[in-house]
Amino acid sequence: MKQLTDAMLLLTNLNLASIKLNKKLDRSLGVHGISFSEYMALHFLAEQPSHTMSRIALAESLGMTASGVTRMLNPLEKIHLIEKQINPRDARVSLVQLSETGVSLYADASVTFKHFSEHLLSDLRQYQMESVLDVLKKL
Amino acid sequence: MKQLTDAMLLLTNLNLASIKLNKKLDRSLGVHGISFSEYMALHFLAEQPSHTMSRIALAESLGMTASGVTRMLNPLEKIHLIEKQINPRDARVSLVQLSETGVSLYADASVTFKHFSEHLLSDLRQYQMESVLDVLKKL
DNA sequence: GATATATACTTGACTAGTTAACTAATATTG
DNA sequence: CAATATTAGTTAACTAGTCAAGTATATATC
Repeated sequence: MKQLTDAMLLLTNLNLASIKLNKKLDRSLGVHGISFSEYMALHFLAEQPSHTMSRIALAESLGMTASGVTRMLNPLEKIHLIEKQINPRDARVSLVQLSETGVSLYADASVTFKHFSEHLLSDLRQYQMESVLDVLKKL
Repeated sequence: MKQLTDAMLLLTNLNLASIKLNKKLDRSLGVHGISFSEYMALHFLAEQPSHTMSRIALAESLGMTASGVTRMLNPLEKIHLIEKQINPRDARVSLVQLSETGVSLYADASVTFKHFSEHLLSDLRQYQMESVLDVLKKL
């Protein structure tokens, strides 16, 4: 099995690309004091009308375990990007809410992320974009 | 910045896809006793005519640091999938060679990986495959 | 309504990686 | 050819996550 099939090649290249991308994004977002995965957490919170999610829902969105989310959020709470809220309907859930500081840092970081991604993918055709998004959904 | 541009969306989706893919591949290759990143290391070694690389070259191929490679290879050496070779031309380099056991385990794991990837990407058009590979190279 | 089961976390122990500091060997340069 | 700089690799200390076990609350069942 010296040469990989196209499908195998796609997955190995995707893996390598993602490793490198993550490092670049961590460096790029570093000026805002957050990592890329922290940015993603802020993003999913910002998407909600209430800027609020349960930890379980956030874990699901991020593709991580509840445990990982607990550990990731602790420092974000310490620097006041998020706040803990109780759920009056269910005392088990600990709601996470983006703070005002969090909203504003997310906006700033998003500008950086926008420039980064547009610079990286500047010469991409619309149909390529669609192909890729399509394929990524299968994984 | 509530909605992301296409380029931002592509990168965030790529990140999430890669997280999930890695977990699935780790589970899938687990029956051979290796993780996906260990599989990738075996793959780059198997690609060489001599089945041999320096640790630095392997690190570069894997998108990891030399330190990460040192740590990854220790257990692989303990279970005799790889062997240390000296480089007579340069005593600094510690060559890594796929053992016979390593070659055979790599072949077995490749069958699993092939089935996995073809199952996942079965209904993919050739042009989509090409688009994706093209985009991944930019990252 | 008591009991059993399921859900939403949190924590301890672990794994896979990183960075920074170090050693040893090679290559360059005055 | 001695001094300096570069390269290959390892290691200690750290970070970001995992899994398994535990706690507290909520839901379902008898």
